[in-house]
Amino acid sequence: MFLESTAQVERPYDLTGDFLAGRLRKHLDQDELACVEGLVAHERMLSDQEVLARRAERVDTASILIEGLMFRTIESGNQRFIVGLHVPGDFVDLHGFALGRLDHSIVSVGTARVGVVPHLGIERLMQKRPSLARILWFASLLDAAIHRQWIQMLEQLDAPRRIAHIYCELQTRLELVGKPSTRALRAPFTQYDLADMCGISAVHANRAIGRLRELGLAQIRRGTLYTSDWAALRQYARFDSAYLYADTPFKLAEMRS
Amino acid sequence: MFLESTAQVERPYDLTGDFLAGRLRKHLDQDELACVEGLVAHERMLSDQEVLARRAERVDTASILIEGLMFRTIESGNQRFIVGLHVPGDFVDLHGFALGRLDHSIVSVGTARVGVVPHLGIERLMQKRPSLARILWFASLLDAAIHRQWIQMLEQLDAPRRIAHIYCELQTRLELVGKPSTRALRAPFTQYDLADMCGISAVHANRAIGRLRELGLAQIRRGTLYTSDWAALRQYARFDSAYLYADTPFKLAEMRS
DNA sequence: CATCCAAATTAACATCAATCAATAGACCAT
DNA sequence: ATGGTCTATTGATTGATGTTAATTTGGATG
Repeated sequence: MFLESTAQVERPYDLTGDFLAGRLRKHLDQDELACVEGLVAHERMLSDQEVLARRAERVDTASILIEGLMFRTIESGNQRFIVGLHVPGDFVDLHGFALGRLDHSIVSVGTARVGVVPHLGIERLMQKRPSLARILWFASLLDAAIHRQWIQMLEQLDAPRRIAHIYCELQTRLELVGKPSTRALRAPFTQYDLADMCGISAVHANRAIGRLRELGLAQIRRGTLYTSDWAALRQYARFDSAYLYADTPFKLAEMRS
Repeated sequence: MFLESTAQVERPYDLTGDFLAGRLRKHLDQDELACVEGLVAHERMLSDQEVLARRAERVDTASILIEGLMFRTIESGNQRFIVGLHVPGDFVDLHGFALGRLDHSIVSVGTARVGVVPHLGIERLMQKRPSLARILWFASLLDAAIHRQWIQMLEQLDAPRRIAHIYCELQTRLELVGKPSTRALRAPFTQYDLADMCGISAVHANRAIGRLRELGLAQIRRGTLYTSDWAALRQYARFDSAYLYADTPFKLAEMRS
């Protein structure tokens, strides 16, 4: 069985050393990369479930996730809804810069480390280097594409497939920022977290996880998913990574000319 | 009863005369507005259900919706999923400019009119006026915020509330581009369209519509919603327009300085 | 080791929604 | 008007999911 080996995957993903701008960094030249990294005023550690920025709050800094995972959440009544998930390299609250306030909260899942970027610094750098504005725009467009896929997932898939889809997306996004593909995927979600991402009850999330186990597709235990066959899991979840634009050079080269 | 008067609302919304840049136009000065309007190479009429741009297609023009409504759709298997809705003034396929190809299709709902904008023109104008890049970025961020609200709607609401929410959002977005608030809202959706937006079956959409009628909240017939009490409908759908950032000046003034 | 607590699991029952099938209504082309 | 087609409506049945409650498990702590 592939269940025995838990220990070797407990290391959180991080982009330290080459850590900023995530997906986009391969499209930045040395100078641009230095500029973006220079924006970070300081780093901040977050413990589990810590709120980095709260919905409706006016903000004057943005943050880049460096290590760990974060949720975008909306509270309504006494319920919490998770509307997005972020991996290292993602700008987690960039919309606060342009829109002035947040339409949702940003919360850590497990411990996380972020780079704090004052809006003023972004502002200055955008004046100096207009190409940076495009980079930020691309990042926002990618977020939107991921949101659309979540919408389709919620419209199309039943509970077990939604859960499978979330893990497939996470795995792929982590690969895109350097995580090697392994049979185990560490992601410190509780079943309540999964339920809130899928729009189902926690009890049903539990049943859905049981279903994935039953089908031999994946085992999810204590914050880690184990699978011996990612391809089968992706097929089951009808996961197609096209929406992540992994192959796309974002026209940066042409644009810069 | 408020049901008798169908005829007076059949006029489609349009922004002709002051037609471009939609939500953002109030934040543009005369010169900028002229620049954006100057981007439109020509107009194009679309009949019902016409595909303006197809998923996975490489594109070299973008389009601004001038009159009518459009869907963002994803086909999967032989099913169609609607992941977004657009009103006049919206850039419907702007992401194609930056990302090179589309992750979904753009389809008219009823007849529509769009302004076609060559990517090359956007490119040139962005070089000349960096402030335009921000305007396009803001538009993308608004789209993302709307996507997130759809995600929450799908996670939180049952079928009748989802349908109510969609109409509330549509009404509010149309108000933001100049439509007066009336008891009747013309929107040429079939019950299949509503089903595909809500992630439910057409039969169930029909029952959900029946439920809204039963509750005295709204009547939906032949492409028009009638309600005598928008506030009640909004409350039922738990609709809160904050995510549309109607009050937000987008920091354009400060940024331009 | 004993205790505690959050998370996970299971069962029973109620509700929501999908599917299949049949019918009725509206609109269109001839 | 006639027939055809798309849309809307309704009923019956099955499956998916929510709710509540009780129980178990695993990990943390003293």
